[in-house]
Amino acid sequence: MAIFSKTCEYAIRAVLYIAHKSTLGIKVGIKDIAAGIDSPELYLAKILQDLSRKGLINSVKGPNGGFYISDTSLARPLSDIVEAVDGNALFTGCALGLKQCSAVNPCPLHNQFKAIRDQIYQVLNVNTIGTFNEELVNGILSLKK
Amino acid sequence: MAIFSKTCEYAIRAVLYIAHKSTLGIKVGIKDIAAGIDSPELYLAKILQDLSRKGLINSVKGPNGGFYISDTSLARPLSDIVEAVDGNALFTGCALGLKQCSAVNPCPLHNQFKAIRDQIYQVLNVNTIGTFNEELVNGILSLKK
DNA sequence: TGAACAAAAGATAAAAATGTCTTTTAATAA
DNA sequence: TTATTAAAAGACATTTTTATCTTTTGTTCA
Ligand code: FES
Ligand code: FES
Repeated sequence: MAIFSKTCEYAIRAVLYIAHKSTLGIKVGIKDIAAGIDSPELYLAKILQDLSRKGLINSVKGPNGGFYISDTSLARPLSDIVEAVDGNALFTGCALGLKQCSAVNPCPLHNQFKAIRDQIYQVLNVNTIGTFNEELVNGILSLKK
Repeated sequence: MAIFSKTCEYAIRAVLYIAHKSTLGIKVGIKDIAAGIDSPELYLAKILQDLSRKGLINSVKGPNGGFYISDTSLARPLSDIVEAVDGNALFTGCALGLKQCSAVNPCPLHNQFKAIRDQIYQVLNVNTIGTFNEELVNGILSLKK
Protein backbone atom coordinates (compact mmCIF):
# COMPACT_ATOMS: atom_id res chain seq x y z
CA MET A 1 0.00 0.00 0.00
CA ALA A 2 1.10 3.49 -0.81
CA ILE A 3 0.36 6.52 1.35
CA PHE A 4 -2.17 7.96 -1.13
CA SER A 5 -4.66 6.27 -3.43
CA LYS A 6 -3.77 6.16 -7.11
CA THR A 7 -6.53 8.68 -7.70
CA CYS A 8 -4.95 11.04 -5.19
CA GLU A 9 -1.47 10.58 -6.66
CA TYR A 10 -2.81 11.55 -10.09
CA ALA A 11 -4.74 14.44 -8.56
CA ILE A 12 -1.72 15.97 -6.83
CA ARG A 13 0.57 15.52 -9.82
CA ALA A 14 -2.05 16.99 -12.16
CA VAL A 15 -2.80 19.98 -9.97
CA LEU A 16 0.90 20.76 -9.62
CA TYR A 17 1.26 20.44 -13.39
CA ILE A 18 -1.66 22.79 -13.99
CA ALA A 19 -0.28 25.21 -11.40
CA HIS A 20 3.08 25.22 -13.07
CA LYS A 21 1.51 26.02 -16.47
CA SER A 22 -0.88 28.52 -14.93
CA THR A 23 1.94 30.64 -13.53
CA LEU A 24 3.23 30.79 -17.08
CA GLY A 25 -0.21 32.06 -18.12
CA ILE A 26 -1.11 28.93 -20.03
CA LYS A 27 -4.39 27.04 -19.92
CA VAL A 28 -3.79 23.37 -20.45
CA GLY A 29 -5.93 20.58 -21.93
CA ILE A 30 -6.57 17.16 -20.46
CA LYS A 31 -4.50 15.46 -23.13
CA ASP A 32 -1.50 17.62 -22.36
CA ILE A 33 -1.85 17.09 -18.61
CA ALA A 34 -2.19 13.33 -18.94
CA ALA A 35 0.94 13.23 -21.07
CA GLY A 36 2.73 15.58 -18.70
CA ILE A 37 2.16 13.43 -15.64
CA ASP A 38 1.96 10.06 -17.37
CA SER A 39 -1.57 9.07 -16.35
CA PRO A 40 -4.57 7.50 -18.12
CA GLU A 41 -6.24 10.40 -19.91
CA LEU A 42 -9.91 9.52 -19.45
CA TYR A 43 -9.52 8.55 -15.83
CA LEU A 44 -7.70 11.77 -15.10
CA ALA A 45 -10.53 13.66 -16.80
CA LYS A 46 -12.93 12.27 -14.19
CA ILE A 47 -10.64 13.28 -11.37
CA LEU A 48 -10.24 16.82 -12.65
CA GLN A 49 -14.00 17.17 -13.16
CA ASP A 50 -14.35 16.38 -9.50
CA LEU A 51 -11.68 18.84 -8.39
CA SER A 52 -13.23 21.46 -10.62
CA ARG A 53 -16.67 20.94 -9.08
CA LYS A 54 -15.07 21.30 -5.68
CA GLY A 55 -13.48 24.58 -6.69
CA LEU A 56 -9.85 23.55 -6.39
CA ILE A 57 -9.16 24.14 -10.06
CA ASN A 58 -10.94 25.98 -12.86
CA SER A 59 -11.79 25.10 -16.43
CA VAL A 60 -13.24 26.55 -19.59
CA LYS A 61 -14.68 24.62 -22.50
CA GLY A 62 -14.18 25.19 -26.18
CA PRO A 63 -11.29 26.38 -28.34
CA ASN A 64 -8.35 27.62 -26.29
CA GLY A 65 -10.10 26.17 -23.30
CA GLY A 66 -8.59 23.92 -20.70
CA PHE A 67 -7.70 23.80 -17.04
CA TYR A 68 -6.09 26.53 -15.01
CA ILE A 69 -5.80 27.57 -11.43
CA SER A 70 -6.47 30.89 -9.76
CA ASP A 71 -3.97 32.75 -7.64
CA THR A 72 -6.03 32.18 -4.54
CA SER A 73 -6.09 28.42 -5.24
CA LEU A 74 -2.34 28.51 -5.78
CA ALA A 75 -2.07 29.50 -2.14
CA ARG A 76 -4.15 26.56 -0.90
CA PRO A 77 -2.28 23.77 0.89
CA LEU A 78 -1.78 20.33 -0.63
CA SER A 79 -3.82 18.92 2.23
CA ASP A 80 -6.90 20.38 0.52
CA ILE A 81 -6.32 18.11 -2.47
CA VAL A 82 -5.76 15.06 -0.30
CA GLU A 83 -8.83 15.79 1.76
CA ALA A 84 -10.96 16.29 -1.36
CA VAL A 85 -9.86 12.97 -2.85
CA ASP A 86 -8.95 10.59 -0.03
CA GLY A 87 -10.83 12.17 2.84
CA ASN A 88 -9.21 12.76 6.18
CA ALA A 89 -8.68 9.19 7.40
CA LEU A 90 -4.95 9.70 6.91
CA PHE A 91 -5.00 12.69 9.25
CA THR A 92 -7.40 11.51 11.92
CA GLY A 93 -8.05 7.77 11.57
CA CYS A 94 -6.63 4.99 13.74
CA ALA A 95 -3.56 3.32 12.24
CA LEU A 96 -4.94 -0.11 13.12
CA GLY A 97 -8.45 0.62 11.97
CA LEU A 98 -10.22 1.03 15.30
CA LYS A 99 -13.48 2.88 14.75
CA GLN A 100 -12.36 5.79 16.84
CA CYS A 101 -8.81 6.96 17.39
CA SER A 102 -8.57 8.24 20.92
CA ALA A 103 -6.14 8.48 23.80
CA VAL A 104 -8.81 7.04 26.06
CA ASN A 105 -9.04 3.73 24.23
CA PRO A 106 -5.76 3.71 22.30
CA CYS A 107 -4.46 0.99 20.00
CA PRO A 108 -0.88 -0.15 20.57
CA LEU A 109 0.47 2.22 17.92
CA HIS A 110 -1.55 5.24 18.95
CA ASN A 111 1.13 7.49 20.42
CA GLN A 112 3.77 6.86 17.82
CA PHE A 113 1.42 7.08 14.87
CA LYS A 114 -0.30 10.17 16.10
CA ALA A 115 3.07 11.88 15.79
CA ILE A 116 3.52 10.55 12.26
CA ARG A 117 0.01 11.57 11.21
CA ASP A 118 0.64 15.04 12.53
CA GLN A 119 3.87 15.25 10.60
CA ILE A 120 2.14 14.16 7.38
CA TYR A 121 -0.52 16.79 7.88
CA GLN A 122 2.12 19.37 8.69
CA VAL A 123 4.02 18.73 5.45
CA LEU A 124 0.86 18.83 3.35
CA ASN A 125 -0.44 21.91 5.09
CA VAL A 126 2.74 23.95 4.94
CA ASN A 127 3.31 23.31 1.26
CA THR A 128 0.89 25.05 -1.05
CA ILE A 129 -0.06 24.15 -4.59
CA GLY A 130 2.17 26.96 -5.84
CA THR A 131 5.15 26.10 -3.66
CA PHE A 132 6.99 24.02 -6.23
CA ASN A 133 6.52 26.11 -9.36
CA GLU A 134 10.03 27.46 -9.60
CA GLU A 135 11.62 24.05 -9.30
CA LEU A 136 9.13 22.63 -11.79
CA VAL A 137 9.98 25.36 -14.28
CA ASN A 138 13.68 24.69 -13.75
CA GLY A 139 13.14 20.98 -14.23
CA ILE A 140 14.57 20.16 -10.84
CA LEU A 141 11.42 18.34 -9.83
CA SER A 142 9.56 15.65 -11.74
CA LEU A 143 5.89 14.71 -12.10
CA LYS A 144 6.33 11.62 -14.26
CA LYS A 145 8.28 8.38 -14.73
CA MET B 1 -7.20 6.26 2.65
CA ALA B 2 -5.69 4.78 5.74
CA ILE B 3 -2.00 4.07 6.20
CA PHE B 4 -2.47 0.29 6.02
CA SER B 5 -4.86 -1.86 4.01
CA LYS B 6 -7.80 -3.34 5.90
CA THR B 7 -6.13 -6.72 5.52
CA CYS B 8 -2.98 -5.38 7.16
CA GLU B 9 -4.90 -3.74 9.98
CA TYR B 10 -6.59 -7.08 10.77
CA ALA B 11 -3.25 -8.86 10.47
CA ILE B 12 -1.47 -6.65 12.97
CA ARG B 13 -4.33 -6.65 15.44
CA ALA B 14 -4.67 -10.44 15.17
CA VAL B 15 -0.95 -11.12 15.58
CA LEU B 16 -0.80 -8.88 18.64
CA TYR B 17 -3.83 -10.68 20.03
CA ILE B 18 -2.25 -14.08 19.44
CA ALA B 19 1.03 -12.86 20.94
CA HIS B 20 -0.75 -11.65 24.01
CA LYS B 21 -2.47 -15.03 24.50
CA SER B 22 0.70 -16.92 23.65
CA THR B 23 2.68 -15.33 26.45
CA LEU B 24 -0.05 -16.61 28.74
CA GLY B 25 0.57 -20.08 27.29
CA ILE B 26 -2.75 -20.23 25.49
CA LYS B 27 -3.37 -21.37 21.92
CA VAL B 28 -6.27 -19.50 20.44
CA GLY B 29 -8.84 -20.40 17.79
CA ILE B 30 -9.92 -18.28 14.85
CA LYS B 31 -13.34 -17.66 16.34
CA ASP B 32 -11.83 -16.31 19.52
CA ILE B 33 -9.38 -14.10 17.65
CA ALA B 34 -12.04 -12.67 15.35
CA ALA B 35 -14.17 -11.82 18.37
CA GLY B 36 -11.17 -10.43 20.20
CA ILE B 37 -10.25 -7.98 17.47
CA ASP B 38 -13.71 -7.47 16.00
CA SER B 39 -13.04 -8.69 12.46
CA PRO B 40 -14.89 -10.90 9.95
CA GLU B 41 -14.02 -14.44 11.01
CA LEU B 42 -13.68 -16.14 7.62
CA TYR B 43 -11.71 -13.32 6.08
CA LEU B 44 -9.35 -13.29 9.03
CA ALA B 45 -8.89 -17.04 8.61
CA LYS B 46 -7.51 -16.40 5.13
CA ILE B 47 -5.13 -13.77 6.41
CA LEU B 48 -3.82 -15.98 9.20
CA GLN B 49 -3.37 -18.91 6.81
CA ASP B 50 -1.13 -16.64 4.79
CA LEU B 51 0.87 -15.44 7.80
CA SER B 52 1.21 -19.04 8.94
CA ARG B 53 2.56 -20.15 5.55
CA LYS B 54 5.05 -17.29 5.76
CA GLY B 55 6.22 -18.44 9.18
CA LEU B 56 5.16 -15.39 11.16
CA ILE B 57 2.74 -17.35 13.29
CA ASN B 58 2.18 -21.04 14.01
CA SER B 59 -0.90 -23.21 14.13
CA VAL B 60 -2.01 -26.71 14.97
CA LYS B 61 -5.18 -28.40 13.82
CA GLY B 62 -7.58 -30.48 15.81
CA PRO B 63 -8.84 -30.44 19.38
CA ASN B 64 -7.02 -27.96 21.56
CA GLY B 65 -5.50 -26.63 18.39
CA GLY B 66 -5.33 -23.04 17.31
CA PHE B 67 -2.86 -20.29 16.61
CA TYR B 68 0.16 -19.39 18.66
CA ILE B 69 3.44 -17.63 18.21
CA SER B 70 6.96 -18.74 19.05
CA ASP B 71 9.33 -16.78 21.25
CA THR B 72 11.58 -16.04 18.29
CA SER B 73 8.61 -14.65 16.37
CA LEU B 74 7.65 -12.56 19.36
CA ALA B 75 10.96 -10.77 18.84
CA ARG B 76 10.26 -9.95 15.20
CA PRO B 77 9.44 -6.34 14.33
CA LEU B 78 5.97 -5.23 13.27
CA SER B 79 7.48 -4.21 9.94
CA ASP B 80 7.69 -7.92 9.11
CA ILE B 81 3.89 -8.16 9.27
CA VAL B 82 3.40 -5.05 7.18
CA GLU B 83 5.90 -6.22 4.60
CA ALA B 84 4.27 -9.67 4.41
CA VAL B 85 0.81 -8.21 3.83
CA ASP B 86 1.17 -4.81 2.15
CA GLY B 87 4.63 -5.17 0.66
CA ASN B 88 7.23 -2.45 1.05
CA ALA B 89 5.68 0.33 -1.04
CA LEU B 90 5.07 2.26 2.18
CA PHE B 91 8.76 2.10 3.05
CA THR B 92 10.36 2.64 -0.34
CA GLY B 93 7.75 3.83 -2.86
CA CYS B 94 7.30 7.36 -4.16
CA ALA B 95 4.59 9.33 -2.34
CA LEU B 96 3.23 10.61 -5.65
CA GLY B 97 3.44 7.26 -7.41
CA LEU B 98 6.45 7.82 -9.64
CA LYS B 99 7.76 4.46 -10.78
CA GLN B 100 11.03 4.97 -8.99
CA CYS B 101 11.64 7.08 -5.91
CA SER B 102 15.06 8.64 -6.22
CA ALA B 103 16.93 11.78 -5.31
CA VAL B 104 18.12 12.01 -8.91
CA ASN B 105 14.61 12.40 -10.33
CA PRO B 106 12.66 13.48 -7.27
CA CYS B 107 8.97 14.32 -7.09
CA PRO B 108 8.04 17.56 -5.30
CA LEU B 109 7.42 15.78 -2.01
CA HIS B 110 10.49 13.57 -2.10
CA ASN B 111 12.61 15.09 0.64
CA GLN B 112 9.85 15.63 3.13
CA PHE B 113 8.20 12.28 2.57
CA LYS B 114 11.41 10.36 2.65
CA ALA B 115 11.74 11.56 6.23
CA ILE B 116 8.20 10.47 7.03
CA ARG B 117 8.67 7.07 5.41
CA ASP B 118 11.82 6.55 7.41
CA GLN B 119 10.00 7.44 10.59
CA ILE B 120 7.19 5.00 9.81
CA TYR B 121 9.72 2.26 9.19
CA GLN B 122 11.57 3.20 12.35
CA VAL B 123 8.45 2.88 14.50
CA LEU B 124 7.48 -0.45 12.96
CA ASN B 125 11.00 -1.79 13.17
CA VAL B 126 11.72 -0.80 16.75
CA ASN B 127 8.50 -2.25 18.08
CA THR B 128 8.33 -6.02 18.09
CA ILE B 129 5.29 -8.26 18.12
CA GLY B 130 5.88 -8.89 21.82
CA THR B 131 6.42 -5.26 22.78
CA PHE B 132 2.86 -4.55 23.83
CA ASN B 133 2.00 -7.69 25.78
CA GLU B 134 2.16 -6.22 29.22
CA GLU B 135 -0.12 -3.33 28.36
CA LEU B 136 -2.49 -5.71 26.56
CA VAL B 137 -2.66 -7.92 29.64
CA ASN B 138 -3.32 -4.87 31.80
CA GLY B 139 -6.00 -3.70 29.45
CA ILE B 140 -4.30 -0.38 28.85
CA LEU B 141 -4.25 -0.95 25.09
CA SER B 142 -7.11 -1.97 22.85
CA LEU B 143 -7.39 -4.11 19.70
CA LYS B 144 -11.08 -3.59 19.04
CA LYS B 145 -13.89 -1.02 18.79
C1' DT C 1 -25.19 31.33 -37.52
C1' DG C 2 -22.74 27.13 -37.50
C1' DA C 3 -18.55 24.40 -37.44
C1' DA C 4 -14.93 23.02 -34.44
C1' DC C 5 -13.19 22.40 -30.13
C1' DA C 6 -12.79 20.89 -25.30
C1' DA C 7 -14.65 19.86 -20.86
C1' DA C 8 -18.87 17.70 -18.36
C1' DA C 9 -21.69 14.01 -17.65
C1' DG C 10 -23.40 9.43 -17.81
C1' DA C 11 -22.86 4.62 -18.75
C1' DT C 12 -19.89 0.55 -18.81
C1' DA C 13 -15.96 -2.34 -18.02
C1' DA C 14 -11.97 -4.41 -15.84
C1' DA C 15 -9.20 -5.25 -11.91
C1' DA C 16 -8.25 -5.46 -7.09
C1' DA C 17 -9.67 -5.69 -2.35
C1' DT C 18 -12.70 -7.53 0.87
C1' DG C 19 -15.80 -10.96 2.51
C1' DT C 20 -18.28 -15.70 2.56
C1' DC C 21 -19.23 -20.60 1.79
C1' DT C 22 -17.93 -25.48 1.22
C1' DT C 23 -14.82 -29.24 1.21
C1' DT C 24 -10.49 -31.27 2.65
C1' DT C 25 -6.70 -32.31 5.68
C1' DA C 26 -4.55 -33.13 9.98
C1' DA C 27 -4.54 -33.64 14.95
C1' DT C 28 -6.60 -35.32 19.31
C1' DA C 29 -9.04 -38.10 22.38
C1' DA C 30 -12.36 -41.49 23.49
C1' DT D 1 -9.97 -47.17 15.08
C1' DT D 2 -13.44 -43.77 14.87
C1' DA D 3 -15.60 -39.46 16.02
C1' DT D 4 -14.64 -34.86 16.84
C1' DT D 5 -12.26 -30.80 16.45
C1' DA D 6 -10.01 -26.94 14.10
C1' DA D 7 -7.13 -25.10 10.55
C1' DA D 8 -6.07 -25.33 5.31
C1' DA D 9 -7.57 -24.98 0.86
C1' DG D 10 -10.40 -23.94 -2.96
C1' DA D 11 -14.31 -21.80 -4.98
C1' DC D 12 -17.39 -18.09 -5.12
C1' DA D 13 -19.59 -13.42 -4.14
C1' DT D 14 -19.61 -8.56 -3.20
C1' DT D 15 -17.72 -4.05 -3.04
C1' DT D 16 -14.46 -0.60 -4.18
C1' DT D 17 -11.05 1.21 -7.08
C1' DT D 18 -9.31 2.10 -11.40
C1' DA D 19 -10.06 2.70 -16.24
C1' DT D 20 -12.62 3.37 -20.70
C1' DC D 21 -16.30 4.65 -23.96
C1' DT D 22 -20.11 7.56 -25.60
C1' DT D 23 -23.04 11.45 -25.57
C1' DT D 24 -24.02 16.14 -24.08
C1' DT D 25 -23.06 20.87 -22.97
C1' DG D 26 -20.85 25.09 -23.39
C1' DT D 27 -17.33 28.16 -25.68
C1' DT D 28 -14.76 30.24 -29.47
C1' DC D 29 -14.09 31.79 -33.91
C1' DA D 30 -14.77 32.01 -38.83
S1 FES E 1 -6.20 4.62 18.49
FE1 FES E 1 -5.02 3.77 16.89
S2 FES E 1 -3.93 5.50 16.19
FE2 FES E 1 -5.11 6.36 17.79
S1 FES F 1 10.49 10.56 -5.75
FE1 FES F 1 8.57 10.84 -4.80
S2 FES F 1 8.99 10.31 -2.76
FE2 FES F 1 10.95 10.04 -3.68
